Amino acid sequence: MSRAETSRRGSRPGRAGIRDVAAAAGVSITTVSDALNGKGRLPDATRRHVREVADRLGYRPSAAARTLRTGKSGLIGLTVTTYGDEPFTFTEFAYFAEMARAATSAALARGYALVILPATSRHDVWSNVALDGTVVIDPSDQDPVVTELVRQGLPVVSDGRPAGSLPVTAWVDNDHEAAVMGILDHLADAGARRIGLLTGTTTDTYTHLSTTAYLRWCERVGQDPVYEAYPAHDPCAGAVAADRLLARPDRPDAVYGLFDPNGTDLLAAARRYGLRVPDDLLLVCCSESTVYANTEPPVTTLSLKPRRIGTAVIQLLIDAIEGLDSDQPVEQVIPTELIVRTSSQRRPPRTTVSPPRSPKGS
Amino acid sequence: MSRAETSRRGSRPGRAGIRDVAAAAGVSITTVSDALNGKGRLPDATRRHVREVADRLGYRPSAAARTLRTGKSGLIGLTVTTYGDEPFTFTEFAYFAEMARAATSAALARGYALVILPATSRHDVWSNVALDGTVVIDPSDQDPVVTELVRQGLPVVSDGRPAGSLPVTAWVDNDHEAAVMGILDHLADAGARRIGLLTGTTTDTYTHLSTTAYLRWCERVGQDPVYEAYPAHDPCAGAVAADRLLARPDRPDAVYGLFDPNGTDLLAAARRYGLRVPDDLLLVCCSESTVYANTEPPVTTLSLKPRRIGTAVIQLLIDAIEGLDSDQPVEQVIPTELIVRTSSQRRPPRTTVSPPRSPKGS
DNA sequence: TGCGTTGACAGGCACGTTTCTGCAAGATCA
DNA sequence: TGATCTTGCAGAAACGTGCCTGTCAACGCA
Repeated sequence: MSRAETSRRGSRPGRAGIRDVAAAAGVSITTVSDALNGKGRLPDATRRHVREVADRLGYRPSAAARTLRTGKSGLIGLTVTTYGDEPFTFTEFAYFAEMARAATSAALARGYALVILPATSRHDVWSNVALDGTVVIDPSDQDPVVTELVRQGLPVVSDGRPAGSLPVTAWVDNDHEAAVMGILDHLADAGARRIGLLTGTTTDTYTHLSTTAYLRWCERVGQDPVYEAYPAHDPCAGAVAADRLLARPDRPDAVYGLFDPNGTDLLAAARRYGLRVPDDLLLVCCSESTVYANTEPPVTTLSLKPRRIGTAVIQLLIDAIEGLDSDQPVEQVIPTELIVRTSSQRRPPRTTVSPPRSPKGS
Repeated sequence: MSRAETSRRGSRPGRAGIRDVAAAAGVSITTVSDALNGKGRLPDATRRHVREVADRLGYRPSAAARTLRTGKSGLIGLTVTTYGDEPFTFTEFAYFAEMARAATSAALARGYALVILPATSRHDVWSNVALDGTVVIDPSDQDPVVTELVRQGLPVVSDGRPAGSLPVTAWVDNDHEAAVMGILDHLADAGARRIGLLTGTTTDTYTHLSTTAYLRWCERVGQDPVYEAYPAHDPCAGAVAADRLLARPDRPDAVYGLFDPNGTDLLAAARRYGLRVPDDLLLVCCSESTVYANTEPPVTTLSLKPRRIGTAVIQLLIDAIEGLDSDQPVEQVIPTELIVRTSSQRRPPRTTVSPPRSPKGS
């Protein structure tokens, strides 16, 4: 067949192929591919000519064909934990949103895009998308999705250290024990005599490590543990648990809440029992939400730095995908940040640690 | 070549192709494809045999090859608005998270997955991923991404009615004018004499329609407009604008805030000026966050029902992708919901409209 | 027996790239 | 002047499916 054949039988008018570009430019397919991808040894004149013709025809390379040929899709799976049929976790909206946002940015900057996928292998969607690698959030012990992915030879990086002997390529996490210890010390320094904990009934690593650290701290300082656990995926249960915690006969004079909504839950419960914060009750919760800067009073929060975690996870994963032997360790620990506000300070409400406002005066 | 040839030269041990399954099962490639996809006329015995062999070999069909052949990838783009380099909008965390969650669920239920993509066409990522269709959130007037996508023949469904003559396939939106009118009437019923508005300086449709509705309402009832506008993407600017609004000589006795953090911003500003809510100042803001159920006092919020919007957008898009002439109109209006709490009620704080708590008494 | 029909499968092409190999023509060199 | 090397490009083989077009046997029927 002659090369001047522009349209084959089934060619859609809106989709120009590399063949059409080659014919229109009067060169071969190889030359077009090399010119557009910066490969080969072509004079700049030819390269420019081909690019111009491609632009004129509105040529867009087929991602499917490229993926089939090269074996790289430029897609990264983002596995979100699910409760029942709903993806994402209910309790960590702000954390997940920030983390996903940073991960998306980092991936885009290196030419990758994120695909949201369920943590359950039940869906057949998993086999319908060509992935270069996957990010998993808080994988469970013998996570079937992770093991299957690793079996296929795909790199897997997890947010949260893997439980058991889960064979992930790399992981990123905070030092949750140190964070909890730091908070408890901070509350004790502020004058707390009996510190309570609002924790979860789930078995994920974050909850487990944090609770263990609390118990160890109590043992160390000789305090009886005072804690309430509730199913963290139930938004109403948190308020009830906060209420229970403050209704106990051995009511704590300081509380640390492991989950995002615990701050408002505890504030509301404190009001119901007539407890003033921070005078009668010191308060800290783990949250990425900015609302705690403006509550009455502002609540001290622990930030897990989801932006840094999301970025680190993506960098590690893409390094593994592209075979770069990163000089970074495959285990990365991101420091947490305690944002101290009024709720955990007995002394006069001095300047709080928060980003400076634009106007100086009030 | 004989058919017993199991491994070709470059075959990775971990990846079995359809060829290997055919050879191992002693049938042809066609038979394997038909057996696994439920096509063709095969006796159940053959079908079961092929499936069993495929399972034994751990066969996973290549998504890239399937996409190349069928033209369908099972991927839906989710275009998120960006401010600068950061994807997502800062002000609508909860809205976006809920909407994306529902969209993810709906897509997975029909066998599709979502790909997070930036609204800027600057990134070359767009041409590296094979999409069946795209969801765009609040597209701007002559959105280049949208026009390019429809030029390629891809269906595009937008969350938010398209401005100008943007040629989207379908769109889903709330009736923002009616929602604002309803809120203003609600506040007037509660005794408000001068209602203020906290709005944005951006030109998106939501801000524009809501502000216009406010101005029309003011004209209708003969009230001078009292509003402050600020760049909604700046988290600090909201607090400043709320402060400015309450510092005006013509201070309003009721305020509606268009953006999620406005509730806490306004509560904080009211405390600074010694205004009691709701006695001195009635408050409503547009938010999907649950924190307003537990603030002091609880704040009345307008919910845009992001879950319903996310679901509707995906259904319309997949219907368009699969060529189903949906009996639904291509323009869908989702009703909003006003969740009335203490902050907008002058009368005694009666039972608030919120999901019932598990325990009856306090 | 001849002929259309139907079930059960095999052969092979096409999807649109990337890339390996090859091949002429000019340049350089012993 | 022939041999070797670069430059500038073309041919064609994959990548792994889906599906269209056969082929062959069995079968019903006149």
